[in-house]
Amino acid sequence: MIGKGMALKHAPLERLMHYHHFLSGRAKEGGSETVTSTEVAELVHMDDTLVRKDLAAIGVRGYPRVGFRADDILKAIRDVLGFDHTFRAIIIGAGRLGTAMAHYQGFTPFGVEVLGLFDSAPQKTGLSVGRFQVQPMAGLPLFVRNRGVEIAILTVPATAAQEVANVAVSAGVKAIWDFATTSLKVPSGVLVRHEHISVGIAELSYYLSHGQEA
Amino acid sequence: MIGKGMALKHAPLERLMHYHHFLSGRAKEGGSETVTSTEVAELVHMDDTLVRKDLAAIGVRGYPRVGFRADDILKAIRDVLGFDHTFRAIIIGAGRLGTAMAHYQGFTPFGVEVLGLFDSAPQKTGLSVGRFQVQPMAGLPLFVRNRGVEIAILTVPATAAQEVANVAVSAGVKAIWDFATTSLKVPSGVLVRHEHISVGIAELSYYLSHGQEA
DNA sequence: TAGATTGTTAATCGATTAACAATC
DNA sequence: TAGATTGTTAATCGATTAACAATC
Repeated sequence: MIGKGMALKHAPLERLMHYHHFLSGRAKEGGSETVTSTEVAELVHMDDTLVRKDLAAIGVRGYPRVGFRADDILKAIRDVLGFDHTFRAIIIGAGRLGTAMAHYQGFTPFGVEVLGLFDSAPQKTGLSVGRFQVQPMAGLPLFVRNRGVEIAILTVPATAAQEVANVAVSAGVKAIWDFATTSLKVPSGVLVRHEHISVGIAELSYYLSHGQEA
Repeated sequence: MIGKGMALKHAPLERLMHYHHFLSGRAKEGGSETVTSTEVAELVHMDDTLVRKDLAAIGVRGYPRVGFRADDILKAIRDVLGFDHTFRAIIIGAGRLGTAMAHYQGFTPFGVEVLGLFDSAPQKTGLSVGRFQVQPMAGLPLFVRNRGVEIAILTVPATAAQEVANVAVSAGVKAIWDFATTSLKVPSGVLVRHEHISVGIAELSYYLSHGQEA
């Protein structure tokens, strides 16, 4: 059972997302309303006991001889991960990646709502990017406070990342999603999630160097 | 010691990248030529024994009372991960994300060289994107074979991902770096690395829902 | 009921940490 | 030499898997 302060680690969290992805796909296709742990396990290439453990951990109960209701699983995952809350976000950095993010439609199903796009370059202020107009950094603190922004998505160059993060944090942002290749220093209580593209490169490169015979 | 078929798991690989990142940063700043395992450990918030284990595993030897030569570590990591080979890649999907990728400068230090950009939309053929001209999918198989392309970077919509992956694989690509939210089916022997943005969202959302008191 | 599947306890496995001898 | 740091063996910890009783 998940208590308030309970810490779901990265790996189980990733598994839950995996279950969620497959089950919501299945639901769309009008599959059966119940699944067994074995079915889920096969879907995601895992042991069925681990599936049951994960589901037990988030409070889903199954029915012997029947399995689990797919809806129960989806609901429990959405509850635990907070997808039915709405969290407000801003994107900082209106470069190519920031622009791609500003157009991305995939946040809303997970309850993340992007409210604004900021950039430090004066010549970008006012430009239209998707449904946003680029705002200057000077307006950020007020915007964050007034709109209750909790997440800053950083798509700035590595050299600017720390400075921008500082501004965002002192404005009251609670989590930073960093796409730059740096390590940010933030006060405790602020989450930094690093999207380290270089780890992806490393994995590909390592596999191509050694892994192919495996 | 790392043998030919040795399988470095995801976690150690991520740690090696972490060491690499810090040590190459340190080198640029003209820091000391040696580091102790304790220093590295502090840098990346880990136990010093684990650092020594990781380094031993990739064949780096240290000097009692002195530490490790930073260069030795960097070289060993680059060797093991294959950064000094050159792997040829193409980007498939010239949308906003593909465009951002096409402009990205960060691949070369890790030995990944992007050679071309492809898109299935006829009206995009010939467009200039950074140093590339968008090529039609029809030309992909020949291009992959002639240029020895090993990596396909997929920045296409989820609905197109499987089909595009099939084309790339049958053309001879050995690894797929997938930025779409799907699960690809590929023949064994082909690596798929998924860059699942939704796991990032999940982590942020989970933390904002529960984690803050921790 | 018999049988399939859950839920849970016990066993295993692997990864991390602690302890300490070897080394320079 | 004394002392700092490596390298490695042993202990611990946590996560995964196996076994099986409980349930419908």
